[in-house]
Amino acid sequence: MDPGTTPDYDPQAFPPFAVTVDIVVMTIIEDELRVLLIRRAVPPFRDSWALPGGFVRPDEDLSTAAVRELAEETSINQEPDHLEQFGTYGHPDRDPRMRVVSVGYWAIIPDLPTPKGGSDAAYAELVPVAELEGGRIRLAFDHDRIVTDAIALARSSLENTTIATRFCPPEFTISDLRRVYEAVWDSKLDPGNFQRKVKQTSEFLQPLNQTTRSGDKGGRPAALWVKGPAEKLSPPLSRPDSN
Amino acid sequence: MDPGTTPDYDPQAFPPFAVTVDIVVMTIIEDELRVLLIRRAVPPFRDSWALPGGFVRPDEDLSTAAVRELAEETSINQEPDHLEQFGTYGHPDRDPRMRVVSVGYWAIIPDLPTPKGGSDAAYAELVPVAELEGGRIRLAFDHDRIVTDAIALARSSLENTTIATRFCPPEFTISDLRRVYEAVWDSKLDPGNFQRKVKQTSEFLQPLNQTTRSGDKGGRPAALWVKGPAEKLSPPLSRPDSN
DNA sequence: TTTTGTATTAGTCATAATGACTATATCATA
DNA sequence: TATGATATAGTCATTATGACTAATACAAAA
Repeated sequence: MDPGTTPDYDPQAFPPFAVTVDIVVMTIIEDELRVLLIRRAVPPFRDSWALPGGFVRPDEDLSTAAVRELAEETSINQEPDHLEQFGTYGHPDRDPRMRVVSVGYWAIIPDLPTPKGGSDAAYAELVPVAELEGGRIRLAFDHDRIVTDAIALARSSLENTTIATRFCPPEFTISDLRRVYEAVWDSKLDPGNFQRKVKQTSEFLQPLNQTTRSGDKGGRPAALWVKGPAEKLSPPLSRPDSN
Repeated sequence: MDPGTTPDYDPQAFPPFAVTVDIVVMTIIEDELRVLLIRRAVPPFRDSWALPGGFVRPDEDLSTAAVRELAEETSINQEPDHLEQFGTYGHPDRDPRMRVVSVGYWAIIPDLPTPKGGSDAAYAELVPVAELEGGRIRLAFDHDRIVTDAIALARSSLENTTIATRFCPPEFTISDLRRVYEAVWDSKLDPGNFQRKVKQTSEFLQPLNQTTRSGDKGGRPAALWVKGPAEKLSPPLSRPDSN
């Protein structure tokens, strides 16, 4: 930004923009990666699905606006475990009413309370990303593009960071973590190799010295772990096919 | 973005923001990574160094504004080889005069013509990033933070993508490419291992079947290469120490 | 109680990639 | 012709990986 570089420019005469935030909230339900969408109540794109979001207030930081809008529009009272800015969208025609620049945030919520739509939103729902990627659900404005970018970031982040733990509750098994990878990447991973990899990456996981009871279908009880301090994975946990 | 979700909201009554772009232009001169800065001619931060940038026009896309401002403020007539959005900065106090949201772009220029400052800018100069990281040069507004983020992105991108070729002229040697890595990462790389790595990554480089003459200090002539179609490096070219 | 099924966890093995290092090739220049 | 410099090829031990087998520990069925 650099208003004021030109000496004879009136700093008050800037072209006014609306600035908004849009939040792509991801969670995993039934081993499926899902995104939180709301049903629009007013034109344009009335009755279409759209991302939760809204205007940034005059004295509010961008990330603060994202947290606030999330709470207002979706009755999510818990703070997201992860909130990361990933892109800004400002094409002149992206909103038919006026010039709007929107900042996209990626949020992860480990175990989402049943969303019902807050005061602002008519209706909120967790939609499987497969519905969006298959083209069976189309979103308002340029939100398809925004979600596509967020999904790409999520898939890439799982390769290079330990962010996958944010999808899990505080205590989890290595198989829980593997199912996060499988849901986000939409591919199966070898359980043994996955276990070896996350264990040899120091600080990724910390042992709890407890085990779960067996699951519904039996099986050996699994050890419980908590997230470790490591943020980066190097070498990365490479995604099948993606080479 | 979602103005209009709330039924009784007046879509014209949005809080007005100024939207700007700031461009972090990187190039390598004398085996040093450098960033293009301009000297501010007016308050606030008069005579301080700042990033080139300016207001987005009412009917202009964000990336278009970045290219335009770059040309206007720095007399760079060539299009940058790479222009990538990397972050948006919107803290309420980041500009003392008004509420400004700025979108940061990372640009790479392989061989920069001598910058002199265009009509808008008093003075433009290519400053070594070591001067900024050492704290010997401080920038106006929150531009230190913006440059720091851009440098982090550049260092990370060299690990995982083939973007380093954008710092090179169309035809280059593997040692030229290695010196790009050494300049951006500020660390020495083994010439033999580097050569093996970039050669075995298919599509990274394409051979030209020509050689250069020896350099100033003699040495065996090097083969010439051009950038290949590959964009991603997997496995990555891992950075020393950074583990 | 024994068997079966299932998931977790450990281990094997061939292959690939890496870091550190040595050797050779090919030029300019002393 | 010798020397210095750089590019390029090759060696070798170590580590990481993918594919696979085996052992472990539970629930539930027989």
